[in-house]
Amino acid sequence: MKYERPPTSFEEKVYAATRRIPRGRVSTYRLIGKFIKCASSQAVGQALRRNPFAPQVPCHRVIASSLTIGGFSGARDGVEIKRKLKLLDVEGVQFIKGKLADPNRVHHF
DNA sequence: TGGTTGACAGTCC
DNA sequence: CGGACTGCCAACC
Repeated sequence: MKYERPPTSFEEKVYAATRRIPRGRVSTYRLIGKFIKCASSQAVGQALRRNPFAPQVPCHRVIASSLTIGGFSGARDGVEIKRKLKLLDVEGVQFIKGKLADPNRVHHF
């Protein structure tokens, strides 16, 4: 269990950007990073990894730039990945063979 | 203060 | 298409 800490200003930016993703669409770590002027999408991922606010921050709508689900190393059995695919499917976002079916669904800030 | 880690990304082969 | 390599930035120890 990680130590909980107050969100840093950087993390707040990430969460704010993630919250802007409309329902039924997805975004990438890269776009979020670009939106908050951060060249490291990895840092963005780390911020989302903490995700102190559960569904308030739709982290399941954030995918890799290659339009794949991404690493998600937090999912040892891939359960988390499946959950996100399910959530996205409910929102109308479909994946085929692990890739985003319709690239047009990517939300641009 | 300094080195390692990580929900990533672009390039090269 | 995919694996290896490098760059990137913030959090962690």
